[in-house]
Amino acid sequence: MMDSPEPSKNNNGSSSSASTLNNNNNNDDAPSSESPQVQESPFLRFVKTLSPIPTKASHMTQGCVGLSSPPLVFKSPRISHRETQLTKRPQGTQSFGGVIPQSVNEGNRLGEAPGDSRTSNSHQSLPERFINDTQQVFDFKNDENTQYYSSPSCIDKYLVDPGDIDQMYSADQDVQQQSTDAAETSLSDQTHSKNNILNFDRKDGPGDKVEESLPLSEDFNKVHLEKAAYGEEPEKMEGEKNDVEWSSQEPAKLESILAADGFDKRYSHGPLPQWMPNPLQDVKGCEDYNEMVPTSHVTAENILQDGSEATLKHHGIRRRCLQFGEAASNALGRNVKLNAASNTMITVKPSELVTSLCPRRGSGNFPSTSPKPSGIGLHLNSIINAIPIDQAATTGVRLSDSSQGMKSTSSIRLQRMENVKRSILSSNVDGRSLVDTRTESHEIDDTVATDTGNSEDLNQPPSPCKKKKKTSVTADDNGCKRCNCKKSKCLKLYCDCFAAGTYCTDPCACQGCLNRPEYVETVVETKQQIESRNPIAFAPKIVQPTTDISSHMDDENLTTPSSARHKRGCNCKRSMCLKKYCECYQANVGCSSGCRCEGCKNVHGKKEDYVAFGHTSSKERVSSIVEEGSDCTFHNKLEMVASKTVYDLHCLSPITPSLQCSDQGKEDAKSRVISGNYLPSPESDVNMLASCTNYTKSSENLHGSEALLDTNEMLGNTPYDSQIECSDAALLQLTPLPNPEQSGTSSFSSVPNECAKITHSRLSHGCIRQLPGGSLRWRSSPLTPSTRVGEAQYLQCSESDSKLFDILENETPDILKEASTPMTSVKVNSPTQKRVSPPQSCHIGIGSSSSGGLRSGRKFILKAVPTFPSLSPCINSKSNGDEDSCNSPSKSPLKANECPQRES
DNA sequence: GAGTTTGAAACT
DNA sequence: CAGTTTCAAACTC
Repeated sequence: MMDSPEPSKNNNGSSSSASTLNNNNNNDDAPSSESPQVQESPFLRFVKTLSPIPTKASHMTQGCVGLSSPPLVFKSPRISHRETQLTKRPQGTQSFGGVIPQSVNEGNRLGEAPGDSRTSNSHQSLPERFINDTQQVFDFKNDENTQYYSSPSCIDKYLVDPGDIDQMYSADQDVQQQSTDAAETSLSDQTHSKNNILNFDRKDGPGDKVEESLPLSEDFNKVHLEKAAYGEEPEKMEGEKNDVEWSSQEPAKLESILAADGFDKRYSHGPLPQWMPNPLQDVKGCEDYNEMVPTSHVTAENILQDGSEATLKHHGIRRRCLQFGEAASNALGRNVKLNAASNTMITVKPSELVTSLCPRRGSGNFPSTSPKPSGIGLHLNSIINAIPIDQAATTGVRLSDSSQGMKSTSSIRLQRMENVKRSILSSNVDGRSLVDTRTESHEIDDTVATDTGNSEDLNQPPSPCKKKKKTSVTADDNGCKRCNCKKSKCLKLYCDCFAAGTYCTDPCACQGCLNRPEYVETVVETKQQIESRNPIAFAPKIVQPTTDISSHMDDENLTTPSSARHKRGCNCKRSMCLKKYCECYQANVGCSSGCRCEGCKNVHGKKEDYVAFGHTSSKERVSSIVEEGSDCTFHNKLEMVASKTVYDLHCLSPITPSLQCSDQGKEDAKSRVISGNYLPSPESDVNMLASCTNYTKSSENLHGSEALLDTNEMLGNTPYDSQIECSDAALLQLTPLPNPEQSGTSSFSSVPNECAKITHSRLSHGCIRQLPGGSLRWRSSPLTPSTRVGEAQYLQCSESDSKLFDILENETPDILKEASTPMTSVKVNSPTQKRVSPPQSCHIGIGSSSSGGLRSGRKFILKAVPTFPSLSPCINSKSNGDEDSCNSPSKSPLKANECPQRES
């Protein structure tokens, strides 16, 4: 309910944003000089928006405004990494004024979009979005921002997506520019897609796919969401354009969803919705966004308009939602709302989006974005379904192909999309939804019917799984899985469907299945029981600590699960992680230190390599990314930023590293992780909140102790961003900061100041970054919000690079992720951790949290440099270069420590 | 399709 | 926390 109004607001905001957009457009045009980097335009827009927007952004905005000039600041709110991403680039560009070449994207966008207004709007919307988001974030920070962040999946997705999306957009734009036709088509596609989507939603709403799976715990919510998602999906199904668009859209959708979810759930207030709209407007830049948003809105609207349809749409999603418990929970609240009111536009949940996306992908036609497992937070199930790397690549191709005009672009987009999706979807998407959609079409109907009433109502409780015994294979052609449970009644994690938070569908060959909408209560209870035992049980198993996707999207794109990791890690002894027995392998992710596998030969990445290699690679990536600039996904950016920051820090001062060092209790990390995971997990939003609160607590603890991030899992598994955010939010809340918001604002406010202190900020950033884990902690711990901000500041201040700035925004999450990933060893972090008042707020600024922490009076633990010195390969991975130049041994040591630790 | 292998989940 | 059992998927034939 809350959301529904908000969305409208958002829409309204969009209008306002439109004005901003105009400005942005202008800005964009100017900066557009650098077509290659689309970002600038957005950035400029963003900046412009900021300046004007301030009013909007309550706390944050102000800070932002102040920052506006220092665009990045807002990033601090990471919240919207996506936003930030979108905004970031623009901001970065703006902040730097014409400096940033990122404008390329802008230029592309601006110039490209025949409907410049639209595109520009969309872009502009980004800034606005950003502002809004930031505002929202800040607003909610106190309460829900944390949550917002908390929802790891959402966050991650959001974060990831944005970057990717941005990139994609940029790429798309570029392509478009290259070929006006393509651009036109794209635009038209977008518009069409939007329209189509809307139409589809209305039309297809239920689509065949819908049925597939219902969210377990969140059944209702999920259902609703799913419905919405399905509505979208069908669209794709309907037309190739749609497909293409989808590819583009999906990311946007995902983002929107994520945003919606995160925002909705957390905020439910409306900021998100705004976001959504903005993105929609921005569509061009992010076609997906536009589409996504519109779609989401549409779906909601449609729903509103057509209750039945809406329901149907909602149904569509059902299957996914593992985490989605979160989504589900969120959805539940929201969905319920929808059901009740059917009003909430918001209802579209990220999970849904994801699901929808996935399904699309999964659905043959929508290869566009195959949800690759890589996605953070994905359940293995989803992952499994997720397209194999190879497939992913192919999918990208398909998409490109399918997307006629967009071809090359589309392919790129797709890839990026996929990457994003991975990250995003990972949590939510189940391959299933995609896969099953077709087969499940009929199921969908059933579910839809049920959904309409209520998820539960589903009058047609699908007969307990139709035993379509599809051989052993769990996955359908589409890649959707079906379970074949015989004894578990599909109420245990043995059941992929259940584990994924989805209902069993017809394709399932399960026996005595109780994982049906009919048995919602049972399902929910069971879920709760399981969660009581293991809160993370339904959390995505795969997390992307750092998805480099963006930067090297083309290269690795989906294929390389590089960053993604399995939370728990595998325990393979005979399969050598070369068979699907291995969850890591199954998810197309490399093994990490968290794995206890023996003789790991995981083609996606050996555990051993992971530790040593990953970091280095990340550095390299960073460098490359930096060079690449616009394209860098924010993960990459983050990495880069982190690496750079680290380097800078090292160079500038080894200071921060100590921060990282703070070994927050693993517990903290866990809690965080959990929060992230959990939050995302299927459980209700409440849970999310609770988790957030818990996290906050943990964060508090962290403050005290600066709990260390859990090394492996935290890093790899948990969606750092979300975690971090959560923690941050928590921190904010927990922290002395008068108000989280304040903290946020303060952070921002501080940010500007910090900007002045650029060097400091850098240092701090560097410190933060240095600590891959530490950085995370930073954020997670006290700094989180501020860190982001700080990062943004840093960027701004550093001016060094708008890119950096963007990256930073992106980074924060990435950093966190990275840090987290490697972090396992992080704990190791220098024993010499000392509590140090956070470096200047500025530094901390990086970690707004720090600033916040400072404000809060928190103490940051500084690790003794000595500890860092160890340059285990791990070290290299992340901080190498920086360290090298600078002494940042601290980092390296951490890494070194990290690496070993985990495995042990 | 049946049977075996495998590793996660669940249980003790 | 470790060990064992249960379970279902993955795999082989």
